[in-house]
Amino acid sequence: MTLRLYDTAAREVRDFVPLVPGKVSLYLCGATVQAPPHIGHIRSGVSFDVLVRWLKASGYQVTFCRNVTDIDDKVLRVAAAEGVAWWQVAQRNERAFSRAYDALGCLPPEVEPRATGHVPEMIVLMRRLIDGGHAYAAGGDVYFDISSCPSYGSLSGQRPDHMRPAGDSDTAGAKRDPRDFTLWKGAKPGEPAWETPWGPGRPGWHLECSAMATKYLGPSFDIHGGGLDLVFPHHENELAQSRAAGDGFARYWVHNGLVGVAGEKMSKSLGNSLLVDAMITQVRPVELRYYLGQAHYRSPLEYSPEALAEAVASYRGIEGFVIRAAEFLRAQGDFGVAWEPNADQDQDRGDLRGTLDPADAPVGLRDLPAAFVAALDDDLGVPQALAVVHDVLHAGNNALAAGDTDAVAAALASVRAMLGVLGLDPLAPPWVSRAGDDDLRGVVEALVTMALDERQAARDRKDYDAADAIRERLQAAGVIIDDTPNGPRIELKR
RNA sequence: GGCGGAGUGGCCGAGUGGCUUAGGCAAGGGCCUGCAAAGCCCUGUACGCGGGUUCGAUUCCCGCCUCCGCCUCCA
Repeated sequence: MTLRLYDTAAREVRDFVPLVPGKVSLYLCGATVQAPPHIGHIRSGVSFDVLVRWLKASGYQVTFCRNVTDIDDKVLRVAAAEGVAWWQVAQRNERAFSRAYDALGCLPPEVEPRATGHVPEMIVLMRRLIDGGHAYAAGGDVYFDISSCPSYGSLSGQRPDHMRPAGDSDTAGAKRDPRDFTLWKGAKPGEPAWETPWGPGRPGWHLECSAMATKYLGPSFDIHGGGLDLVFPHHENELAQSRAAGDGFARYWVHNGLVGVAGEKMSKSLGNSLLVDAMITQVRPVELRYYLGQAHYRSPLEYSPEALAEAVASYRGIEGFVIRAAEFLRAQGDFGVAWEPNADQDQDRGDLRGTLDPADAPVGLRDLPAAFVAALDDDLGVPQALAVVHDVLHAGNNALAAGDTDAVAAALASVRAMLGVLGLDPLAPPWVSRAGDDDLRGVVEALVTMALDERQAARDRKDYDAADAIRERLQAAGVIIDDTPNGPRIELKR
C-alpha cells in the first residue's frame, strides 16, 4: 500500500516515492503577512497539517518548512497607511497567523523561515542565474528572462505566447520582455532596502521561496505545497528560476482548493474575509478545523453558515461518542483513559498516541482500520476516511449500549487513533484542556453536584416539575444533563 | 481570448459502466426514557442539459449551459 498524491505538474495522481527512503521534505507557502488570516489561509494550513500527520503516521521522518513572506508591496502600503513601520505590520500579522495555526491544532513546522532573513541566499541564487544567462539587472531591479527557460509554463499549463503582458507599469520599461518576472526590486525612496551587488532593494516574492526551500530542504526535495491560486505565477516562477539555476527543486506539487464566499473567492483585496479570530468566537476551533478538513483538500469549499453548522453537529456526534466511551471505561476502572495529556509529550507525535496502549506508543498504520489507511493513501481521502470513523463509532455506540467493555475499548482506541491522524481527537492536545487551567472548576463542580442531588431527590419523590425546573436552570447556564442508565452525566455547552 | 477545475437526493459531501448504487446533517416513524437528551432500528432512490457509444451511463465520447479559480496581489 503506497501513498498516492495528485501532482499538479503531472495533472494526475501519482505514487509518492520520496527522494530519500523513510524521509519526506515538504515546503509550504505560508503567510504573506499583510493582513490577519482568514479561513481560506487556515484551510491550507489544516490541509497540509493532515498531510504531515499522515506522513508521520506512515512512518516517515518529515521535515516541514513553512515560510513567512514578511515583506511585500502590500505590507509597505498598509504600514504607510497606518503610519507605522513595515515590520510592525509584518510582526503583528505573523503573530496572528501563529495564533491561528495553533488554535486550529496545526503541528508546528520544523522550520519557519522569514524572507528578510535570507537575503544572502537570494543574492547567491541571483548570481547563479545572472552568470548562467537566465537573469539580468536593469534599472535597479533584477529580472528573470523567461525566454532562457524553454519549459516555462509547464507547471501551470500556460503558454507564454498566450499570456497577457504583465501590467506592472513602474517596471515595464526596464524589462526586456513584459512577461519577465521580478527577482529583486530596487529600493524606492523611503522603502526598506538590503544591499546587493546590483544595488539596494528588497526580495521579490518568487525568489525568496526558492532560496528558502533549497536552503532548508536541499536543491531537490519532495513536496511543494500551497493554495491553488499560487500555481501561476508564483510556483511557475519558483520552478523556472530554481531549474534554471540547476536545482532539481520540488518533485511533487500539491495544491489545496480555495474557500469561496457567496460565489466569490475569499480574497484579501476584496475585503470579504472571514477572519479566523472572528470565526472561533462563533464555533470552537476544533469545529472550525473539522469544517475545513471534512471536504477533500482539493475540492472547492463554498462557505455558508449552514454548512458550518452541519459540520459542527457532525463533529459533536463524534466527540460525544469519544467522551461517553472514555467516561464509561473510566467508570469500569479497567483502562487508564487519559483525560489530561502528558505535559512533556514528544511534540511530533504526542497527540497521535493511543492512550489505551500501556507502552503509550505512537499510532502507526497497524492501529488503524485498513479502510481508513486506504482512504488516506488515496490522495488523502478524508471524506472516505471519515466514513470509516463513523462505521467504527457506530459499532462503539452499540457496544456502549450493550455494556461490552472490550468492544467499547477497542472502538474508542480505533476512533481516537483515526481522529488523531486528522488532528481531531477530542482527548488529545490542543483540544483537551490542560490541568489547572481553571481555578473555579472545583467550585462549579461542587455546585452542580448539589443541584443534581436536589434534582435526583425530586425525581425520587416523582416531583418532576421541580426536577425539570432544575434541569432547565442548569441548561440555561450551559450545563446539559443527560440521564443514563448509570445515572445523570453532565456536559458543558460552550 | 488562453489555461485549469466543478455541477450528485432538502443540505454538506464521496464514488462508480450494471452487483450491497459511501458517510454526515436535517426530516418522518419506531425503541429506550417519568419527560427529555443521547444512542439504537427503519424510511427517503440523486447524479446540469441535449445527443452518441453500449444489452445497459450518473459514470465513456461529442456539443451546450451554468459556476469557480488562474492569466495582476492572493492559501
